[in-house]
Amino acid sequence: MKRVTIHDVAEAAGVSLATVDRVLNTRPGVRKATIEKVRQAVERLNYQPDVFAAGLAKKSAYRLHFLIPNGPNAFMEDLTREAKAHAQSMSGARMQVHVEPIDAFDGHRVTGTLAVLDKSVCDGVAVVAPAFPEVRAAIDRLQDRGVPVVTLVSDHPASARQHFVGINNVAAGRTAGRLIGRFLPKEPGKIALIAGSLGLRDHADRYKGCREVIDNEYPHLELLKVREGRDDNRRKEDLVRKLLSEHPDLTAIYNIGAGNRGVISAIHGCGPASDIVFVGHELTPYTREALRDGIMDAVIAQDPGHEIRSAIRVLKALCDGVPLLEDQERIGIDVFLKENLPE
Amino acid sequence: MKRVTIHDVAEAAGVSLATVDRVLNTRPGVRKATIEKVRQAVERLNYQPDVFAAGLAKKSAYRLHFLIPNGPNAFMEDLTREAKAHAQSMSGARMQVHVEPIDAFDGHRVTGTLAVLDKSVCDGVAVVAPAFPEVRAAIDRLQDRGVPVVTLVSDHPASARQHFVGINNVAAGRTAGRLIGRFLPKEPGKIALIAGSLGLRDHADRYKGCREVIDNEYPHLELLKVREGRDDNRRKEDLVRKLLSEHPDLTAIYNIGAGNRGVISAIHGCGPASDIVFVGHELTPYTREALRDGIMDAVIAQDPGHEIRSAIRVLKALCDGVPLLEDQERIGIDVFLKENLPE
DNA sequence: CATTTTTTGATGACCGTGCCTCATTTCTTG
DNA sequence: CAAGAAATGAGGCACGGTCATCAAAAAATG
Repeated sequence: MKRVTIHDVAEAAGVSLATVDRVLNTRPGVRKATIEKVRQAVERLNYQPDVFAAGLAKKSAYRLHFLIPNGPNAFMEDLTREAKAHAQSMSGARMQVHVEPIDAFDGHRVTGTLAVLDKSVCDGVAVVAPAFPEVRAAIDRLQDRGVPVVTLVSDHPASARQHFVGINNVAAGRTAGRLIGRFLPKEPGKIALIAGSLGLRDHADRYKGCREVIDNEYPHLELLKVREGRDDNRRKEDLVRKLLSEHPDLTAIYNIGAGNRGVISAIHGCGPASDIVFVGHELTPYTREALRDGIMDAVIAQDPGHEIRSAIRVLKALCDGVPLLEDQERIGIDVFLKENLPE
Repeated sequence: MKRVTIHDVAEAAGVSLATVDRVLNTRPGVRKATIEKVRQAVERLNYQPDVFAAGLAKKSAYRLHFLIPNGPNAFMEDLTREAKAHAQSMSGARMQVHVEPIDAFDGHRVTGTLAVLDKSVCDGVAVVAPAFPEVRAAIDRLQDRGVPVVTLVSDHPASARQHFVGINNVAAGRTAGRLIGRFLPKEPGKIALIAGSLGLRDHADRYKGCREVIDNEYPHLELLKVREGRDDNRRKEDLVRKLLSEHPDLTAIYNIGAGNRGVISAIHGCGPASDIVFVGHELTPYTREALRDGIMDAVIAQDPGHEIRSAIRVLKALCDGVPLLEDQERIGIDVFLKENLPE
């Protein structure tokens, strides 16, 4: 089975190589009728451009920048590690992936980082977007300068970003609500909610989803008002300690954001055989261990590796101007129990 | 930042291009000392071969064969569709993926299909391996002929296959057991188990996992003896109808294999507001709808797209003789509730 | 030291496409 | 119909490897 090349297409269409090239690369100076002839020949022969030859011929590389929060957050560390790993492995495929740590709590700093990016130094940007309005504006300006931007993990729906790589956090919250509702007995009970900050869009979304399910389908359960712990392990630990002593009849805890470590130690502290249902987010060494030990009952997660790969594919597609396969790029909401932990 | 080429390596190592080529492609006729010099230069410059140039230069394509059961099984149809889709999209990357439907219940036919494959027509095989001993033997012979084989979805651990692409079915069964145990109230209850056939390794594994969890952690629940329904929708429907009338106190159903459609219609038939917890496998239009409608409570699934892509990557790595990244190739056990359905 | 064998160097022909230039043909338009 | 514009053809170079061949140099051998 021989490979179909542009030569074959040219012959089949009865035109020259140059014309086929013009059509395939949408260069100007070809009559509509000729374009059609070539298109049909391509169709007829089922011509598939050879990615290797094409990649070799165009000297340009895709220069992608990934801006990911630093800070002591196991999930972000995973994300960073995955990004760096792919930077290595994709370098043979003409992909230059730069990973830049950002301070997610300093909007101006992030804005500054985005502001210096430019078509001359970078062909695409993926950013874990902090929820500041100035960041939105910086994304918009970057887009205006012709650099495609995708948001990663945390979205900025109102911005001009081309795409969001991440999960539907409302659905994730609903999933948490469902699990808690089903795991608890059909009796009155109190559920504690702990977030980093409801100012963060993803936390707010998860809260909303969880509330929907519990209120509508498990009305015997009471949602305590959300405590905000800034995703800091110590603060969260204190918070949970206080909650546990204030509400001896607490039946479930939903940790909406990061900082599971704090929650885990608080529960550890309160005795071994706790009946409390504890659901949180993201698979980290700590949440894995907590699942194994029975301290956590379920973890809702998103796969950082998938997200990085998806972001790279999407940015590449945006650079090439080809349409992307929406449903290959959908990131799943993973549910982990003790039993289905990977590895 | 310029690309490091073999020219640079040659210069840095103080040898000629030809020698670098000999070393990189492990061709004979190079002294050990020289090999070492080149290796170090590669290391020092962090040379990454350009996959595009390499792909273009070697005319050979990877010819892969995927043998997937036909028959009215929504999951296998998905798997086939994914394989065909990738056959299309990868053809520009010098991948020729042939998808051949097989009759999973006819061991001899499958054996015959494997027997005609050969290094001259195919560089790698992925097969959804039916559990017949003659199939195992055929896999071994194919391996002997130098064609790497991976098993897909359903494994043959005793065979010479190089790799298994699929989930750990014991863990999947444990996950099912856990979900059922947690979803049911802490009262005595009966759980019906329906399999295609316990002769199928994956079904037996799932059964084992489920039984472990229920027996050890939910001793108040009684597992009824497994009914085998050959993964046929009608038979399964009859089975479930009979079970429901024989055991009015049935509290849960675990469908270990395919044929969820039959189980669903049986439950539909028995009235709308059933309290029965129903857990099954694989995400199909039918199980999706059943989850939405509240007929199913959870679906345990594996992503056919991931599995196909993983199989392709693994076979390619085997052809190239490069080591594979074990943990990128691990297939997750997905848990779906109504709330976290994709799309 | 001469001879054979092993290693290394030099070179060139691809692989299929991108991209550019220059000449030639065809179409428009006054 | 002539002149100018638009469309097309012809061809070549580059990309970074793979693979093969032949000659030259170095090492091993007697």
